[in-house]
Amino acid sequence: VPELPEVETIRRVLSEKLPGRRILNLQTHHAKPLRPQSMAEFEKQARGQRIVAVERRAKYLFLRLEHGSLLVHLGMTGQLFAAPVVLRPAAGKLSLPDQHTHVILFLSGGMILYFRDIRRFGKIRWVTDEQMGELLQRLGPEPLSSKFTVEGFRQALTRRRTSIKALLLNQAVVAGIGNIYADESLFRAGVAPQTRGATLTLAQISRLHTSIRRVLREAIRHRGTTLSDYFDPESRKGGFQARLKVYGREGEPCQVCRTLVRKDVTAQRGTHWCPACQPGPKNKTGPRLLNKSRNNPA
DNA sequence: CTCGGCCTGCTC
DNA sequence: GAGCAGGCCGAG
Repeated sequence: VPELPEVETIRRVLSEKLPGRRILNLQTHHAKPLRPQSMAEFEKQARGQRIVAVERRAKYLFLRLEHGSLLVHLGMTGQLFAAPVVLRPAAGKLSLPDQHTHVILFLSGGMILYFRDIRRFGKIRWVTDEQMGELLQRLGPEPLSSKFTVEGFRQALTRRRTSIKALLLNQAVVAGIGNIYADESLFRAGVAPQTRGATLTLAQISRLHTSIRRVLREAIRHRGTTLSDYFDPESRKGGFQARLKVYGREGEPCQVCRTLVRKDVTAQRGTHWCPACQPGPKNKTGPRLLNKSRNNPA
């Protein structure tokens, strides 16, 4: 589920609620999300510690503790819910905990934090600062930071034979983009998803760089995209789904040129795009324009 | 680099 | 019942 905008939304909510609270007690109900750490080790390391800050890098969340951090990755269906003890059974429509709630943290000040993950692709475990550093080191630049430059992006794409879609999903190229925002960025930049990295022009790379940043910022402003499973820690939905231009819109007319939005598979992922607005190697035809906003489908 | 696997639940 | 889903990792 959650890509950078959703994880950032979660971070912002949690950073209002968690810092300063102590993990008074905790329960682990399923071993898989903790692996390779054991349930006992996780509980031992986290119990009694105070939460200092909540940070994000790419799609990873960190609850920084006095010693080390709780590393959280939400995978496809992971969720974090924070609820006051009194309201416990009424955290949204869910009655928590349920059979998909794998970790529960009982915090000081009468708050409970739940980690829930239906498909169990997500992770939560305690890491040292050193382990955290190693993990983060393998990630490419944060797209919304000044470390993400057109020049650096260009260098990461040259000589690459794979599709730009695969490269955008590669967290070492740029960190935090997932399937939704890859498709939306490519549409807004007017670049076909199948285009090989090495064949992109500087103009295309530059447009993509801008589109990525614009889309992510706009999605954060709208608190992320809720297609089905994504809710923030207060059980609120995101609002960006209404602003998606191609993702999930296969068969609908393109909002720019009325060509039907197509869905196929690129980089082993469902890929949504407008063949007219995103001319590629196979279709050199440009978009059939309704108005004159050629360079700016967004 | 591409593919299958990891999981459950929902839609066709 | 098959196929698909917002992610990632390891095998070949």
